[in-house]
Amino acid sequence: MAEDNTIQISKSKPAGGRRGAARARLLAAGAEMFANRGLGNVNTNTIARASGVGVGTFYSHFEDKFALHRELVTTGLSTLQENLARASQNAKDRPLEEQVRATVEAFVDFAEANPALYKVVFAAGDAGAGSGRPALGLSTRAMESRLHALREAGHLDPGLDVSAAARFFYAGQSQLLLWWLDAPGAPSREDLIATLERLHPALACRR
Amino acid sequence: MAEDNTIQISKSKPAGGRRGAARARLLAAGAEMFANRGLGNVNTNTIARASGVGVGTFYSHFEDKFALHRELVTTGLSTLQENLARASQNAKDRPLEEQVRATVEAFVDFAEANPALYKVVFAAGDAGAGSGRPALGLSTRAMESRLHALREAGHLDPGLDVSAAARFFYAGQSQLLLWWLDAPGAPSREDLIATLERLHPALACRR
Amino acid sequence: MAEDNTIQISKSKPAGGRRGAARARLLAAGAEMFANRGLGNVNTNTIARASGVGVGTFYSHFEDKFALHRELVTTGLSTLQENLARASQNAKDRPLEEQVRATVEAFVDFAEANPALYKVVFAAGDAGAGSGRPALGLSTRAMESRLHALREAGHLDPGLDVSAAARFFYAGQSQLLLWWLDAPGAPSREDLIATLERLHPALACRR
Amino acid sequence: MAEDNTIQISKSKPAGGRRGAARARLLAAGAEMFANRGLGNVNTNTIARASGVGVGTFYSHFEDKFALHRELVTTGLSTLQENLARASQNAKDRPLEEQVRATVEAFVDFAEANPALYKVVFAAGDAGAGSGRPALGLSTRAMESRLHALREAGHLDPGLDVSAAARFFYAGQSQLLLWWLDAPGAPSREDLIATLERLHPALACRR
DNA sequence: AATGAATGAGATTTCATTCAT
DNA sequence: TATGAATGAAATCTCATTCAT
Repeated sequence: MAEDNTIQISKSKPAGGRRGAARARLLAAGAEMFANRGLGNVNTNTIARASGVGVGTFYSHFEDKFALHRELVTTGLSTLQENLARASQNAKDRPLEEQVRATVEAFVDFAEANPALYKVVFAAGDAGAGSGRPALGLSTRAMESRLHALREAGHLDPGLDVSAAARFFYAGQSQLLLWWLDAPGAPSREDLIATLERLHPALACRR
Repeated sequence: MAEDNTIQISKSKPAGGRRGAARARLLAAGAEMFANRGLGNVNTNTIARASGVGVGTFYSHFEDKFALHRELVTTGLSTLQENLARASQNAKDRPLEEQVRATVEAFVDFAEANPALYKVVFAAGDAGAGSGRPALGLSTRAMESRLHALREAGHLDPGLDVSAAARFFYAGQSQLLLWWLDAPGAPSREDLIATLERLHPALACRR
Repeated sequence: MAEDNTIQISKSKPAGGRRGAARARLLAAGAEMFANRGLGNVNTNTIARASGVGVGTFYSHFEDKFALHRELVTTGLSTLQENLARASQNAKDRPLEEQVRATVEAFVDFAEANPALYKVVFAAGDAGAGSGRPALGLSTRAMESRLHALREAGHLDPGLDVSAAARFFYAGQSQLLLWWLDAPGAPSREDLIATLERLHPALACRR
Repeated sequence: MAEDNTIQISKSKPAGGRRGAARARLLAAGAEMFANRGLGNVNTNTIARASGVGVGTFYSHFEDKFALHRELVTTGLSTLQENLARASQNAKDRPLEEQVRATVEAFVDFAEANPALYKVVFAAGDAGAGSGRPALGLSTRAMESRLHALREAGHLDPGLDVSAAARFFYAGQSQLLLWWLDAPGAPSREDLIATLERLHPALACRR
């Protein structure tokens, strides 16, 4: 079901010799450290040391730690977005339940395939509401249009605000997985997916 | 509907003379600044100045900025928790739909009554997944037991994992409100509440 | 042998009502804290609290912590000086050995009678060589003149520099006692006195 | 008589390129300032500026000013200890008087060769009697065993406590030199040495 | 007179960033 | 190009001292 989920953190520069390797190591170390300690508790020198390169090398690859962080988030987000789109596309002729399940599974796959990157992407970070840096997030576009289509077809409860429902679901899903990744006695993957599927707005019962 | 929602940030020490006033000003300024800029982009000097007190005064009230932040989160969380409990209690003899609506309304009321404090409480902060500070959060206890009760009564879809569903809903609801508080063209309060109500796990349709 | 050795830290103001009591408490607490932590690791607020008075009260009695410290050192030193003079005077008609023993005993008595004050007086403190505050110390005047008298009488080794010998003895004696006050398995008081007596310059053998 | 007395403050890291140089400058400036003003009246910024390096550089070499101070004391003490041991060794076949003179000379040589370091080592510092930092000091081990040997041979006054006598002498000697280094009209080096020699416990007359 | 909250100057310490090697 | 020592701006924090109550 889950296709190949190995995530290449950076797709842009497909690794030259040493230079590419250093960059990859920086991204990997950064993901690990941001995931464990949070953006504010990690510093460039530490990332460099953990990557086995000099501080100067860090700066030859990234403008600062925020650039590295942004790269991780952007890459993670677009990979995830693509995975969701692909899953959706593959299931587009199957019944609604299965379409929903396919995207939920793609989401869970992504989180399991690279937990560190997942945490970096979804730990809301220090970007307080208006910290300048615009909080990147999963686009709700695709889901909104799906819900709109259902509404047109009369299959969606008219009391639902499409935009709010989409945001609600993505937020709930991503935070739930954040908990799940670290929770020891958490539900099984199967139960988790079943729960998310049932709570998906597209399957909310009409009233 | 919404009872008195004025939130006293600190209930513990109900403001003695000057000392209590200074503390209250620090908490208020802290809430405002953390909400707007995030924990990592605020410093003690700035909070002190914004509160109209000296730096030293800051430190005579709080160990450091994290202590002030923690106090805000703790207070906010427990106030919210109480409000939810009260709403639940008041509605306990009405139909399920109305019970759900009551708690959702209490939640929204809280967010509207003091948006800054709300943002501080629910902006995930810099506490990377495992940064020591254990990502305080709303207790899902109450909601889980409500769902359990419904399950016993055969009114809950058996495919739902109670614990996951509760977390999912609280996460979705709190993040959605975070967006809603700042979004210009967002749905009306009524639509927002209607949507959250319909997506509440207790009302998920049985299948 | 040892007469009454209770030391009144401050002789100047013989305690009025509350005011005198507060002053006495400040001096006592200061002695204790300076002795245990050193001048640089004690602050006025702490002394005040330990004395059971307000910070403001501290400043109504002493200009700053150095003034309190100075008062302790001055008082301790002059009390000691007097004790030595009295012991010397009382023994002035006895043989040299007994005269020496009498002053050594007076010295040890002083240290034992109020160890905290003793430590404050003789812990060289933070007054690095040229820290402004002139390192107060025991006057060697009396001892120097005694040694001079011995020399005149031909009873002192001519190779001894009187001034250096006096300083040497007082330094050795005071530091040795500092160690002795805290050393668990240290020599008995008797052995200590016997040793100091034998090492006194006045009894150095002529060569 | 005095061999080469140039003291390298730090023997451990014999100065790599820039890094070693900065470290050496910090140690030298630190010694000078601690000697003149005392540990409590010197701050890291000042040491850095006096060394011609940035504040940050200070902290990249030493944890704090106490670490720099500790390094000075430790190095000074062990250098002195070695000098004393060497002097003792070289004189071991000569008469007792000459052995004593040799170690006294080594001690004085050390003080004269680097007065600043000497003052740092022997200025009792701010370490109040029990301030945690265990007041490093010259080991009396060597001297105690020499005195023990003399006692076995019946050449030492049995009334002397060996341990007390050793401490007494080192304390007296070191404090006397502290005074001598700065005293303008002090005795000549020769007289000083002669005096210390005569007051050495090993030469105390038997009674 | 006594109190202790408030103050802010100054010391400590961190860390992003530069730049000589 | 890679390195890591050096840097200093900026943040944290302490504590002697003041002053309204």
